[in-house]
Amino acid sequence: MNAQTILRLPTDPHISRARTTHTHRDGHGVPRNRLRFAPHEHLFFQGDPPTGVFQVVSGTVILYKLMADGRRQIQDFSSVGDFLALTFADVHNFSAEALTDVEVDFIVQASFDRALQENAAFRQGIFTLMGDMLNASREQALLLGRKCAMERTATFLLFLDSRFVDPVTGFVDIRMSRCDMADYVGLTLETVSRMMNQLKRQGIIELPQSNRIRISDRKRLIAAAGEPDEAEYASVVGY
Amino acid sequence: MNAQTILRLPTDPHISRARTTHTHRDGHGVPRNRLRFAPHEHLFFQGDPPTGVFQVVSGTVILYKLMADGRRQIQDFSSVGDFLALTFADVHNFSAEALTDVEVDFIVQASFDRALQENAAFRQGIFTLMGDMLNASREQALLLGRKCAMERTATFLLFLDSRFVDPVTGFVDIRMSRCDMADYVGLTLETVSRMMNQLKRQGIIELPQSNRIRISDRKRLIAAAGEPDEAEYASVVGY
DNA sequence: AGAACAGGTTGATTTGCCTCAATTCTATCT
DNA sequence: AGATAGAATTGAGGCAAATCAACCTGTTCT
Repeated sequence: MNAQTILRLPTDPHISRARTTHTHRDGHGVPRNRLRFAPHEHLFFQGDPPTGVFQVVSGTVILYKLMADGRRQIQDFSSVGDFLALTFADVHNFSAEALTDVEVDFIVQASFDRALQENAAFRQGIFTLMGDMLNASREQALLLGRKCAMERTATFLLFLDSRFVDPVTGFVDIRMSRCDMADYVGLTLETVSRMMNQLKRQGIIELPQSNRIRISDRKRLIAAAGEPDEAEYASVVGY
Repeated sequence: MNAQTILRLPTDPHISRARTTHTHRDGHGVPRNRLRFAPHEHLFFQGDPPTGVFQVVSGTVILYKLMADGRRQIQDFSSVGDFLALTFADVHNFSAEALTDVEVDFIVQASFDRALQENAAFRQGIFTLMGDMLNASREQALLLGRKCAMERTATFLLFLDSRFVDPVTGFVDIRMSRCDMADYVGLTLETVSRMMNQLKRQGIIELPQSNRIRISDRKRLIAAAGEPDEAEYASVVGY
């Protein structure tokens, strides 16, 4: 990771500039506070004690861990519907930062715990979500542990496409820097840039601007990702 | 990964040689079948449809994913008390193989689901376990994405120590090959061997036999793992 | 318009880990 | 004890990705 990231220790005080827009109850009667965060604001930091749970309403949040010397590993991108901070530990062990403008609902821990006890459907949803997060994390471990630079990059582009593609144009607006991408796939930003431009030169993706891509040859991109074939890939990503 | 692993496709038939020793009910009245597996037998394969849940009674099980060309990423080691195959998907997306002699209790899916619905304490335990698995997987992602060979190896030895140390002798019997270790930390077996022997030469660990270690200088091992200090490390591993 | 800046791309060089190969160690079998 | 086999260690060389550095592009500010 990278010079521009300010090293932040768990004990630093921090002032959340989140703005509460309104308070309401969801379909299960659980009270929620709608909050807004601007890009680069933190929902919470590694080391903070958890006070409740967030559900993303719009925008995307990155979850990451930092090493003492500033190396960063991004662990997940949370977007609409995802829950954050589902922890039973006494401190958060990763940080959550708004990548874009973000709206989230905050549910205080006691309300969340009550809903989990009393509402079977809610509970089932949380279980499924935790299972999905675990799968995603283990898929990332395979990528980080055993894939080469091109495979990592291609896999990541398929991931972006599956989650953020505009269904009418087929384009993905990449709302993150090369550095963010690199910190997810465990490479440097230069290597990510090289791999993307190589895919462009090979006619596998279109890259009209640096943060806008479209997959023009999905089969070859899947092959470049190290997946045996499309059917197999679909089962991995789950679409 | 490595020549000696036989590539196994999800569709291959397989005969489980597991032996049922007896059937009983646990404290919650959930029916369980006690099964035994010998080293290298599989509890299930990636691609199999899940039929229930396993809880490890003794021994250790490795969870891993395989790529089409045989590259392997080990994702977790399950030992006493751990649950396996907690999935809501229609197929397993990793394989589970006995590393040692293993005893597990098998709980059919319907019984498990019922216990989850009806028993709050059981449910809480499962939630906590899923949270722990997610934390472990994300910690592994940091290791794989951002740590160098020595840091990975040192981190792994600390992990082994925290889970498998003999409290009286202080030794850890490593019940896996260098290849298994390498496939967990995303290196080759040769690199793992080099790093371990380097730690031995530096007097940080004792290595009287290739599969038996003791940490003789924990502070330096923690430093080699890239953790800022012991307190921080303890909070990461959770002891 | 020009300056300043941030992000992205591209090139040259270095390096850490992998690969391939040889040797040693340990356990098992006869 | 000697033979054999599997695993671990050690060494030499190669290569993929990191590092370091220059340049380009687009945007904001004056």
